[in-house]
Amino acid sequence: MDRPVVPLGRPRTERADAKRNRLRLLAVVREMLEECGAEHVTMDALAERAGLGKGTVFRRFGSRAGIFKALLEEEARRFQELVLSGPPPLGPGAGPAERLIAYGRVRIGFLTDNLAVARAAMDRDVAAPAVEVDMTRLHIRMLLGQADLGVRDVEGLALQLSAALEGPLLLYMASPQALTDARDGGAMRLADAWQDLVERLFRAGPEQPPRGPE
Amino acid sequence: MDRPVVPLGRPRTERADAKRNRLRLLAVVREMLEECGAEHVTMDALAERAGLGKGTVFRRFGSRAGIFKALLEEEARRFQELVLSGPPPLGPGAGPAERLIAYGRVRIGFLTDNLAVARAAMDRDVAAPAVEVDMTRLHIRMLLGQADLGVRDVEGLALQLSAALEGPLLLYMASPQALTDARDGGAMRLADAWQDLVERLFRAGPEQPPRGPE
DNA sequence: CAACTAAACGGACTTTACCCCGTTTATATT
DNA sequence: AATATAAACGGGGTAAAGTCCGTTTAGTTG
Repeated sequence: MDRPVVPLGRPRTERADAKRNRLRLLAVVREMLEECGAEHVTMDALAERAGLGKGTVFRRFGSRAGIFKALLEEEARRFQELVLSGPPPLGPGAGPAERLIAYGRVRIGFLTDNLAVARAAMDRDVAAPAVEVDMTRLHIRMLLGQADLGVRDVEGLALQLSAALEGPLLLYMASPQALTDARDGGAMRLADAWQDLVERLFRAGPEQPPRGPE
Repeated sequence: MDRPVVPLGRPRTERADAKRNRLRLLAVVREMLEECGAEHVTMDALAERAGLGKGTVFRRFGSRAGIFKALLEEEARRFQELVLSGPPPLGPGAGPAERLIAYGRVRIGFLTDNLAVARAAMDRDVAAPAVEVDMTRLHIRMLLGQADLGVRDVEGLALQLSAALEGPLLLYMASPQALTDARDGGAMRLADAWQDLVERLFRAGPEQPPRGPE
């Protein structure tokens, strides 16, 4: 009678065939991604090429966007490991300011490197960034806690900062030309702007930096 | 021989029937928008209810998102008039700082008021914000020019500021819960954050505020 | 007013994401 | 090993966006 206490939620163990098919689908989608672009990956073709039914594909990933989200999350797991236990300045060992700057820099690099996949992951499901923003917010909050700035509302400040990082990044992903300087065609230096923001925040000391929510 | 010098671009004059149908479609879509939500407006239903063919709908607006974009632009025209010649602090008459703050506040209000339509306008065409961002950037640049801060790179600063305004706003529209405080469920005060940013910029004086692109 | 032309129109057709549900299968239990 | 069952599977079906191209029509010119 050692039933799990929690009856809700999906089954804890993934069936062997389900796992095999999930990995197979991810592998095939990566193949197709290289051959043609993300926009030419259709679910029919994916299913056929993986030797599976369409129904299986959707049961696994819920939607077309879901597949690309899964692809992205695989990468994101690696990123998160680096953040939590990799070498400084991204990982532990550096000061909070350096780690904040490094976090933004690497996250921006990560998403711009995977621009096509990230865009496909948003398709028809613009709510996608929610979970990623939350990851960013939690990490920022942790670092702010360590920094011990004299800020009353750490939670609120973390939210502000994550919006300042993820917002322009989302805008850039949505339409890179929107953040392109008309004069020289150079893309805005998101990472530099982020670094500057963090440095000013830490320089300012215990007054009131980016205002927290009321 | 008074041919227009520019042979490119679409014909300058809209045919009478085309105009009639365009207005009719916009009216019908507004109706349907109230009855059911934006997500239940289908192009087939729209065409039928307007007594027109589907081809006509797409010829006019290019895509489903295009219709909602047109709807939004109609409102945006009114907004722009207020900006250019309305009463202060949004319109001329107030100082650059007040006008910048007012601009952000009203733009945020405008988009959150029309959240459903704005989301529909992004569907399948996340590049939508590009044109709006450009409007924001130009206006900010104009006000910065008047302010005569001691900034070397006004163009770059304007780009940074428009990203700081439009980025988080886009993020909020994409997934409001991403910018929601987990403790009290209150949405982040975008407008307050914007006001704070502008005030700090003007307080800082002629040193180096939000860094411009290299 | 008649001929002409470029634009607008209509609606069948195609494509593709996503749903449904009868069938199969992995896994736990005895 | 036999049984039970919850999960996974398959692929035909549906809905809705977007395309194509033959037909109609507004506006222009002589």
